[in-house]
Parts: sequence; C-alpha cells; structure tokens
Amino acid sequence: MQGYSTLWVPGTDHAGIATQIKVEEQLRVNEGLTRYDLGRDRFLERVWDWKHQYGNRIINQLKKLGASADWDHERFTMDEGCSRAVREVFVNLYIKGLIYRGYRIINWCPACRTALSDAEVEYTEQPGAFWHIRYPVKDSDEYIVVATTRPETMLGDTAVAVNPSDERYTHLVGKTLILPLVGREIPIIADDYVESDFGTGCVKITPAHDPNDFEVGKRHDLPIIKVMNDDATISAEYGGKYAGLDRYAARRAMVADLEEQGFLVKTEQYSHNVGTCYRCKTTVEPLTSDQWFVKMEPLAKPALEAVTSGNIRFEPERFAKTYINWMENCHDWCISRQLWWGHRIPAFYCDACGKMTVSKTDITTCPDCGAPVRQEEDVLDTWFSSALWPFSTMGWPDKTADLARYYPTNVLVTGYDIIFFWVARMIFSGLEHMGEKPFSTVFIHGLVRDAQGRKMSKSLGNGIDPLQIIDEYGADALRFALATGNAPGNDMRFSDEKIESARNFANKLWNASRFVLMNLEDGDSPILPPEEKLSLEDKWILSKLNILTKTVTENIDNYELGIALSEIYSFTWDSFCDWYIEMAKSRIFEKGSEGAKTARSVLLYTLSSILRLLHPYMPFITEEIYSALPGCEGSIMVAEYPKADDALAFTEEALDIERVIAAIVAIRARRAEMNIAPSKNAKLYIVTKYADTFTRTAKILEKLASTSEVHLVDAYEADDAIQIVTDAGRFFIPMSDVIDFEKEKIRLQGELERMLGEISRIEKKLSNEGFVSKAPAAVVEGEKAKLKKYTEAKEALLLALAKLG
RNA sequence: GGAAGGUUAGCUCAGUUGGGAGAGCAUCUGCCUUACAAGCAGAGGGUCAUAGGUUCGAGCCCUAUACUUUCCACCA
Repeated sequence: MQGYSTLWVPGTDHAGIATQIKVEEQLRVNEGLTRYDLGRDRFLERVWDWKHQYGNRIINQLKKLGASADWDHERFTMDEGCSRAVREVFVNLYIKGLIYRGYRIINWCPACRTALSDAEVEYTEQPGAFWHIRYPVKDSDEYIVVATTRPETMLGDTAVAVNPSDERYTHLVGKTLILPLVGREIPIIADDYVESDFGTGCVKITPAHDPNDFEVGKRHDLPIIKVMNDDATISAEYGGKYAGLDRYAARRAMVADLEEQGFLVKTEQYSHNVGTCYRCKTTVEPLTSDQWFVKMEPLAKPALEAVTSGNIRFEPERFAKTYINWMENCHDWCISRQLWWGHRIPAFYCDACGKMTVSKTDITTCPDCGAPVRQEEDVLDTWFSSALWPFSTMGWPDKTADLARYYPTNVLVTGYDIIFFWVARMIFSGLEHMGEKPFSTVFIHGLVRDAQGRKMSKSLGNGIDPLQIIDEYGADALRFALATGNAPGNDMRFSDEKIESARNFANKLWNASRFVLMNLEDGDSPILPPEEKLSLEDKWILSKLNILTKTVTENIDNYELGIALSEIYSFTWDSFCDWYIEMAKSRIFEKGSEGAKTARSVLLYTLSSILRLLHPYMPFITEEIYSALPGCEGSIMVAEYPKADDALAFTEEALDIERVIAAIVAIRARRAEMNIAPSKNAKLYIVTKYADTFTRTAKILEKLASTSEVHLVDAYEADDAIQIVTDAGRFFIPMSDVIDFEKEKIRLQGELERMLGEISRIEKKLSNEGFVSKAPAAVVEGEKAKLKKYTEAKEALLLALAKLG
C-alpha cells in the first residue's frame, strides 16, 4: 500500500521429532506396528502421507487469517531446494572443520530414543531424594560418604572427587575406594568442580552419565563406563544383577540393597530440577554416545557481534539481551538425531577400508577403495534446516534473482520462545554462508495464553483452534483481538470478551458504512470540495483524521501495532461514528443541498481513509466495504495508504468543534442528572464570548443536545453560561465547566510552541540557498505551503489565546 | 545462582521524549433517537505494590524492599 515491493515467504518445517512421534503413535494404535516393522523406506512413505494430509493445515490457517503471503513461494524444509541447501551447508561446514563427529555426553530421550540438543531439554522442578552412600576406603577403616540423586548411576562410577582445598579429605586424595554393590576399585581425586559446602563435599564421578562428570573424567583421564541402554534399562555388560531393569526399578533395587548391606547412611527428601524431553516430557538421561556436532565458538562470535554492534536490531530491545546471553554461553550444537524423519546426514562409511566420506551427492562406493558404502543412519536436527530459511528458500546455493533481491530481508517476526532455536541459528548461518546478516530487525511478539493465563497445551486441552474462532467471529475480529491492547513482546490472555469486542467493532464499521452508502447520490466521490465549502465539523474531522494518519504511520513504523490500532478504533468509533456522522446528519437529510453534497464527500473521504488505515489489521471487511465505495477503484490491497497532509490541519476550526462538543456533553449530563427526558425538548440560552462558534453550529446543538431553540447572547463579562430552560425549570452551566480555560490555555500554548518550532525549522531550511537551488521545485513549494499553513495556524492560536485573556 | 518482565478501575490490559490517569469487559441509570440494542446517552469506580530520592512537577527517571511471572544455568 505504501508502494514497496514486499515478500512474505510462507512455509513450514518438518518438525522431525513431533511428526515422527505422531506417525509412530498412529501406526501403533491403528495397526499395532512399530517403525522397525515397516522399515525405513516404508515408514518414511507413511510420514509423507501424513505430511500431505495434515501439513497444509498451518498454511490453510494462515490463508484463512488473511495473511498476505506469496503463496506461489511456499516452501517446506524437506523439499528439494531446502534439502539441497542443507547438504551444501553440511559439507561446507564439515570441510571447514566446523562439523565433527564425536563420542560425547549428550541429552538422551529414552522414549524418543534420540539425542537432543541442549535447547530441546526442558527443566522441571520435581521431588526426589538425596541418598547418602558410604564408600569404604580400601585397606582401611575409613570411608567417604557421597550424596546422589541418581544412585543407579553408581554402577558407572569411575572416581570420587573432592575439592583440593577441602582439609577434611586431603589425606584421602589418591587413595582407592571400593565401590559398594559392585566391588570395583576407584580412585579419590581432587577437582575444583566440587563445592565443599554442598552435600558431603564428595562427588561420585560417573563420566558416562553426567555432563559435569564427563568433563571431570576428561581432566583426570578416567574411564567411561556406560551402564544404560538406549531405552534407559541397565546394560548387561555392567549391570550385574540389575541388568535389564529399568533405571527407576534399578534405583529402587539398589537403594534396598545398599540399605541392607549397611552402605546407606541416610535419605533426604530433595526437590531438584530434572531435564525432560521437550516433546514427550520423559526424563532425559545424559549419556555418552557417538553424535555429530556443530562447533559453535567460531560461529557465535560474529553472530554476537552482529547484534551488539546494532547491525541486527531486536524489537523490543530487551530481547537482544536474551540472545546475547545465550550466544555467549552456548555449547557445541548436537545436530544428529536418531530418527528417520529428517535430512539424513550425508556421511558415508566404508566398512572395507574404514574411511568416512561426506558428500553433497549420494555415493554408493568408497572413493578410496571402491567397496560399497553405507550412509549414516542419523538425520539432522530440524532446526539445522530451519536455520537456512532466509536463503535456502531463495534458491541458494544458486545465485538467483530472488536471492539477490530478497537477501538480506528487513524484518523477521517471531515469538520469544524460539529465539534460541531459530533466530540465533538463522543469524549465524546467514553470516557464515552468505557473508551477510539474514535480516535487520527481529520483531518479537509474545505468546497467546488462555483466559487464566496458562500456556496453551494439548494435555490441558485449553488450546484454541483459530479456524473455529474465525468461523464464529470472523478472521478480522480474531486479528483485531490479537493486535489490540497488547504491547510488543508481551504475552496476552485470550478471552471471549476480547474477541466479542473486536467483532462489535467490525459491526460498528459495517453499520457506519451502511449509513454512508445508503445516503449517497449519483456523482458522489471521496474527493474533497474546496476549503471554503467545508463546514466547521468537516474541518474538525479532517484535522483529526490527519493527526490519526500521522500517529498510525509513526506507530506502525515503530512496531507499535497495538497503539496504532487503538487509535484507529477510537477515531472510528468515538470521533467518526459518535460525533461526525451525527453532526453531519442535519446536512445529509437536506436532500439536494450543497451542504449535503459536501458532507457526503467528507464522509466518503474519511471512511475511505479509515478503511485503508485499517486494512492491514482487518483485511476482509475493509476490502468488502471499499469495493462498494464510489471512486475507490480496484483492490484496497493496492490502494494508497493514507498520508498525512497538513493542508487538512484546521487547528482553529477543530478547536471550535471541541468546544461545541464539550458544551453538548455538559448539557446532556445536566439533563440526565435532572431527569429531563431525552424526548423533552428544551430551550437553550448560551451566553458566551464564543457566540460566533455557537451560531455556526446552532443546528448541531439543537439536534445533539435535544433542544428546540438555541438563543445566543453576546457576553461582555466573564459570567459566561449556558442556560437550559424547560418546563421543569431553568438550569445553569457555567461556561468554565464546559471549557477549562486554564487547561485550554496550556494546551494552546503547547500547540503554539510546536508551531513556532516548525516555522523556524522551515524558515531555516528555506534560507539555505543550497536547499532552495538544489531541491526539486515541488519540494520547495511544499515547504513554502507548509510555512504559510503553519503561520496561519500560529495567528489562529494567538487569536484564540487572546480570547482566553 | 544469573537475567528479563510484571505489580495502574471489580476483571483483562494500554499508557514511547516526566505536565490530562485511560480502554475493553463488568456495574448502575435512562433510551427501540429513521447506520448500528453486537447499539445510543449519562454515571460510579484507582494514595498507578511499598519506602525513599531527583524535579517547579513522577504511573513514567534513580535507589531499596515486597510479592509475582518467565527465561537461562544447574550442586553431584
């Protein structure tokens, strides 16, 4: 609408874990099969079937919402183009040494049977116990007590650590312990990682099942003993009598045995944070495993710099801190997943010669020895492909026209919950592979919660189906409700009241439009007549519209969508409907008159402007109404967005109407207070120094204040007042109740100052010879016109101030 | 443990260079006034969490406290 070429790429990612779980569940429930029963290829066919059946839902929801996306440009992370980009990136990073394969400790979900990245682990506070266990020192009566929340992992203990400065244990460092239940000998080591004042000051070290222990193990060159299988049962190799038991069953059994054999010193109740799988909520088991990683340090550095330098800006700004904090502290990114649904890692193993080949294209034989190769079974983290979205969707690695035109893009809009998952990774991926940031501004919005403020979730069943809301209230109402009364980045509660109010607004706009349309005559258009034909109230609404246009544009430019919308709302409802239309009626109903024609033009002009200002928020109703207006050709989608025009700033006239409105409000209030029925007309005597204003608006007063006669009396003294004369008596309203002279004075002075500022700014500009000679003539003329306008406004303000004394 | 946010009308929330305390919903009163009862016209309702400070002036800026939400890290 503002004439820019824009692109919104709609699309979806393949949601690796979530989708695979869903299809596996379907398979199990409907056919009693597992994915292994089908085998990889046939299982993937099923997933694609599922994708084709349900994958369009999001897209359809977007369409139903009226999203103005480029639907021909729709992309999916598993489509051909995106997949090609994934391979390109993977191989490039591998060659650069930024992707490596390693035996590391990772987060393992025993239910999904896959590795998870750090970001995919959610911590929840859970009650647990803290078991204090006695570890006897070899060839001695001494012992050490360790405290643990996961006694089952002691099967994999390869040391006990104490703090080197902890004098209680100094004499034991270097000695050997006998691991209870197992009988294995393990050393006592000293490491700064241990905090003396927590627990007993002694930590059992299980490098295979704890990330910190893994680090300690590396430092002390400890063996890694992995005691759990992929399904979190105890392994046969190291499990002894506990082999095959589930981790929790093993825990119970071992605690019982420890107690029986006198190793259990005490059991404390203890509440602690437990990592769970973000998809299935199963408690994550840290364990060592062969996985693929992205080396983060070299990527994080420029990504950090891009934001700290302001090259990429977060809106609202506070989210930059979230981002920076994460980027500064992130570990290497585990990108392999033991799933089938996803981009299969393009690494090929030769069993004959042991060589591994990473390749952009599929290979069947080893480039070294010619023997057949087998491809890596693992797939990539979904976010690995989502991270490439800004360029993978533009045809990269080819140098396409789209890529040249739309990379980098301006704004990324997303929720704060995926700043780490998505935004961070798009930024470092874009910088690394394109050599340039993917976008300039990250516009963060909050989350929609239910009416009680809870996060929407499947288990609570408190989610909202947008399609159902749209069905009931309309897409425009939904959009309005989501945009209004909400500051950027803040969560909002979704409630029926809110959407009903939005629906009512749409209804109000519809009815106002009906009024305008049903009163039109042939030849009417939204083109304004010359200024001298405009009435006071015309000038008032046009001035207000002009201010509105300015405010809305400024706020949208500043990403303040909610403020902009509420301005449109109150202008439309309060100013346009409640006052202007009511004021215009007296002229409108004088069919065939010049005044009626003018009023219709102003109605059309204002309505058309409202529709265009509102269109980004409420596309459907605005399009529908706009298409019915005379002089509004084509789709509103490509109509020009209103621009502020100071030729329509009628400051003085607007003030006059504000006074009349104040008077009417005061009269109505007094009537209501005195129980004068609205149907009862009253006579009005206005004693005022604003006689001129009230003369010109007598008809409006008559109608909107339910009076039969309006009499004006010039005032020479300061005893201005409105008198209401009815059968019931005579009521006085001091003019000072209607117009707060002091406040008005302050307001006018403020206005005057602004005008003087504008005037001096323009005068300075015009006195600059360079500007006058070099700027286009139209621009110079425009400035001169503005100067004239402002000067007039200044005179008017001075006059008004003089009136106030 | 670290960080960010919140505390404003009965409820849900706006309030962006410090000067008017607001909206929607709810409540009360009166109205089917020829666009609209999903509406119109009135009305009531708030020591802007607390305590200090800066300022002519603070919901807004500073300091501290209380309560609360979320994120990150995670002590075995």
